[in-house]
Amino acid sequence: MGMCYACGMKLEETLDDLSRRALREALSLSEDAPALLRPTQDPRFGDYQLNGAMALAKSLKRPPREIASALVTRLTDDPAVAKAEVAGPGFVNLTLDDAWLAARLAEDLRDHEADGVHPVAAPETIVVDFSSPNIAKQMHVGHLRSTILGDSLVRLLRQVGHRVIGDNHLGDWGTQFGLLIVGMREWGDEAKLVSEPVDELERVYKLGKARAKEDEAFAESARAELAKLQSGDPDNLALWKHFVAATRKTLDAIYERLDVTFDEWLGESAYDDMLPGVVAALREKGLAREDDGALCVFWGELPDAPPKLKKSKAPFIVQKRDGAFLYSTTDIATILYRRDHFEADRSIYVVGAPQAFHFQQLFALAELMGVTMRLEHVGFGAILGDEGKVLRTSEGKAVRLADLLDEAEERSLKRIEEARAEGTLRIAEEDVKAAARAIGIGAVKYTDLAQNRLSDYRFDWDRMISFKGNAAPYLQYNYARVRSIFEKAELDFETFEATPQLVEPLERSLGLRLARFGDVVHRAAEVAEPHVVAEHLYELARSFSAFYKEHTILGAEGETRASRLALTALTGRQLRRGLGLLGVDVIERM
RNA sequence: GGAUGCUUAGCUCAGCUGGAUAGAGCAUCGGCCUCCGGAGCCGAGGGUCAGAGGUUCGAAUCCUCUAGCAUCCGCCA
Repeated sequence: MGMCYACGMKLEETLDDLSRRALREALSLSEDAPALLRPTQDPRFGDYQLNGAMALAKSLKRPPREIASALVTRLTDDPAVAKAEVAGPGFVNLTLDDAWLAARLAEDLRDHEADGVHPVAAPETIVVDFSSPNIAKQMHVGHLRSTILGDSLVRLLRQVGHRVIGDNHLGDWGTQFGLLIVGMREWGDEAKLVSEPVDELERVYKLGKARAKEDEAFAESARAELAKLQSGDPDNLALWKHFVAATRKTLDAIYERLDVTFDEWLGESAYDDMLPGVVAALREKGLAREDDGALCVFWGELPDAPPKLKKSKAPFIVQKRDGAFLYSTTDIATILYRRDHFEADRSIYVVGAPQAFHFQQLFALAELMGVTMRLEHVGFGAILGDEGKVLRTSEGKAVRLADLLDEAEERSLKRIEEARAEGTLRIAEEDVKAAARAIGIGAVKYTDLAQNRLSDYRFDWDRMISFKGNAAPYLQYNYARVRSIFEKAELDFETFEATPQLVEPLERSLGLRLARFGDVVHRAAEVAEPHVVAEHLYELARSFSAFYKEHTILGAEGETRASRLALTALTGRQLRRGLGLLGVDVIERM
């Protein structure tokens, strides 16, 4: 409970095992009881605390401090523990042994594959469904979070040892294509479709959508063209391919700028031939029935449906009156495909929080169909502008992602030029452009990923570009500083190895922070929250800065110098790896 | 009417699934450049954790109610 067993959180796992064993022996229990190991919030309470004694006091009918003190006597013998003491109402405060901690850091430093992030005991096959833009629509800020979050989750899950399939579930098969086919005939500009494909498709789509609202004949012909497309009409199919290919070029450009890649591009169209089977199965199993011509799932009529859904009167529609399928149908087919084709253990959907209800219904239906794969909706909040409303341009339109990235790079370039003029940055002329990109794009990504994903957040250029506090440039700066130290020492940063000595308090607190890196990455992957990593990296950078300020590294001699260089190297490597897990690039010199 | 999420310092946000005196950044105020990168470091002030009940050794965290904000709910994705 709370504690994560056998999931790769090595440090906490080791200490937790130790504590449980001690608890069991101390109290002669027949089975393990949770030790409730937690990192302390205040260094005065040691490094970790055990809260289990208080929890057990009632059931064992013994005073908590007595249990705690029995626990303490068993723990003090362990080489990992320097000090264990009872505190307050029954806390056990643990202080780790310096040499033991240092040995772990030396080990992490030797681990050039993962910098101390251990693989999970039981790797899973996990599909991460993210980004998923619509064909014929410009990517806007709304797609930013799904794209960045999803990419980071892929990196995190892969880092901890899972087999991960990043899948871009394109919206390439919906109702919009009927409108587009009819619309292009009516208003299409073939030349523009070549030069500015997405703009042109978007323009035509908007016209078509408006027309369909008031012109029933037009709407009808759009539906007819969609039906033709979906039943394999060669002309419409050719048009569709044209639209998709044109859009794909624009998308690729954005993904390249963001350094986001996918293993699969299985859009909605990929599941088209499965849809009749899905619907037939739902009908056969008695999960869906016809209503007003459409095929619907009525939760209230299904005995095994979740109680919460039963209360909602709205049905889950899987086939429209005109026979066309919907995204709900496709989503079911997708689940079955991921189960059967990828043999996935988990499927993660990185989609905005407003769609939570859809996924609740989808997952419930999958379960009723006998799907046991773990299905998760990783939702997220909106990006807000100054007014606290969803971010828009001054004309009230959605901000195009490409424009946003342009502005990020422009602002970071401007800031870099200022700093170079002041002489505070050491970026060579030829590296300025690349640095502006790493800092600008990195700032956008980091700002997003450093937020708790579920809440809305306020987009603020100044905060992002000010380079103060918990922001990407601060971390990139600290990495560059580490590199600069090694350059000055004429030592190889990549291969440096030594065992640190945790003598000074600032050395020790930095060392403890470094030792927790692996645990943090695992926790972030497990709960699908990259901000856990971001938070930790920020604390790491602060801890390093404080250490750096107080103690000379290159000015020290002998083992002290080697020790401090070891702490410095591991800091740099974890900053680089941690930022990498967020999709943020480091800069070797800035 | 039903559902989901949110409400923590002046502002922007954390708070590791129930632990000790609720933490950062920005802003404000005060220190620190003979020294490896000052985009830095150290410190101070600032809180009825929306409100009210409840659960228990212990609640920002869990349960109930209330208020406010956001989003969703039959043929869009």
